[in-house]
Amino acid sequence: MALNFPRPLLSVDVIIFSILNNELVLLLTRRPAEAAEPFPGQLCLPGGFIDIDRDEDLEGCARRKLLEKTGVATPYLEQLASFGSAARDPRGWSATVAYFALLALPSAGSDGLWRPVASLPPLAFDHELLCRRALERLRAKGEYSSLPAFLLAEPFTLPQLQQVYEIVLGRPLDKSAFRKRMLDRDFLDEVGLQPGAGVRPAMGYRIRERQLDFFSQSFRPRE
Amino acid sequence: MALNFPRPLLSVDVIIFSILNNELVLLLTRRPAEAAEPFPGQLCLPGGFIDIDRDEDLEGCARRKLLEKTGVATPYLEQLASFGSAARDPRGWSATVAYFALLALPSAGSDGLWRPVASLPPLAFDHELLCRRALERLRAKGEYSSLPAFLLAEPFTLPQLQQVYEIVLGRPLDKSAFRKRMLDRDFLDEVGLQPGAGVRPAMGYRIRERQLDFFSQSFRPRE
DNA sequence: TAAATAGTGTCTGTAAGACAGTATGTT
DNA sequence: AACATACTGTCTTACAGACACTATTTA
Repeated sequence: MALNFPRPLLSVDVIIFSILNNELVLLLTRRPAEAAEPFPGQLCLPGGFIDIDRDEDLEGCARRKLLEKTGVATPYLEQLASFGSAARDPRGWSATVAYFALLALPSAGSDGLWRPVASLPPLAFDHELLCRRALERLRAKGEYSSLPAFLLAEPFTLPQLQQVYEIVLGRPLDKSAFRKRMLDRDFLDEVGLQPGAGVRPAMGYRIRERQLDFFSQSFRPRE
Repeated sequence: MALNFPRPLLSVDVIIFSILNNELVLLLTRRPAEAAEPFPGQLCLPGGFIDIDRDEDLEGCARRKLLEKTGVATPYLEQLASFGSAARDPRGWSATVAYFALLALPSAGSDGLWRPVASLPPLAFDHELLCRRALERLRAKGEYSSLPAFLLAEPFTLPQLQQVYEIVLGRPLDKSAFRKRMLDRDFLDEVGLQPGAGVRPAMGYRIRERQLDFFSQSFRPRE
């Protein structure tokens, strides 16, 4: 089969979540202002075309864009889904592989354009859809995994972690149930009491092996 | 930004699962035999490059390939993940968007190359990896959703459904717990007793709205 | 000692697994 | 009547939610 048929455009976009001022936020950038570009000057997700010389693979490309935008090299990174159609880019048939990342903001919010997911502005291309899907996935996984822990800098305390869960899930959780759940799964390592901003110091924890943990299930597989 | 930079190849591949002779099987095809092709004559997944003139979007492309190979127009179809790297295709940087489909074999197994997932032959490209990932996803979702029901022709009985679950999950399930689980979720519609191959007829069911249902969870969201 | 936050204990409800039992068809 | 298979009931266990309680720090 000959390979000289037209090829779609292929890009990678990254939805980068973090917590800022007790809100779930994500990082946006701005499209170039030239009128020749689609959606000139509009807000969009960080991303861009695959560079077949620099990028080893899809995840490498996502990791590169993440590093360029945030300086963070090893956050939690997961492939979300791909979106491709004849219509999504005025320049022609195009597909994008969307990744989402979770990281803890160093503090001063870095220099990026962090926007609360609760009030996203209009975005270029189908990026609003990508954000929606990423948010759905994050929330879904928050229901039954330790994923939201990756939004926190280590070490963190259980009250802090619960707050992050409540921000992600959008509802209050019972303290006792939450603590039992987290500690029973045995995916956290104690690293000593944290002086704490509050009144009483709380135990600090790190994620063991920095791995994702899943909680209870359905057809409860017997040991 | 100019668009005259080299573009990766973009294809769609489909992992099509079904049940045949009480085994989980998937559909394979054969690579063209010409020596100019990569992996000539080897088994692989059905799929191919996006046709930017015929394919509206990624899912449309997957649906087209599925229809071409199986004649089935509306099975369960879900995007699995994308796989792309400089190395996976000798012809250059290439990416594929993998979908997986579940369907009931009409009966005589159609004419395709259906192979049990338990003993897959070597496949072209990274298609063995794709199959493994699809199988993982199917099994994972089988643990907490009604997904395996899409492997059965409607109407089906609960004993039949349980058997499919046991094939997918690879372990026996308790009959009483299984029935309670399925019926309590209320995603099945009774459609009358099925004469049944067995001794006693069993109630037949259809999937209500042909929708995917998820079972119990973790942070049990209160009503 | 009061206030605030960290952390625990106890009760209850839900649902799954185990498993024995009953129901209804065919031969 | 014997059988095979469909279906149900009961007991136990695990665990989440509710909520009240205790513990430990600072001011």
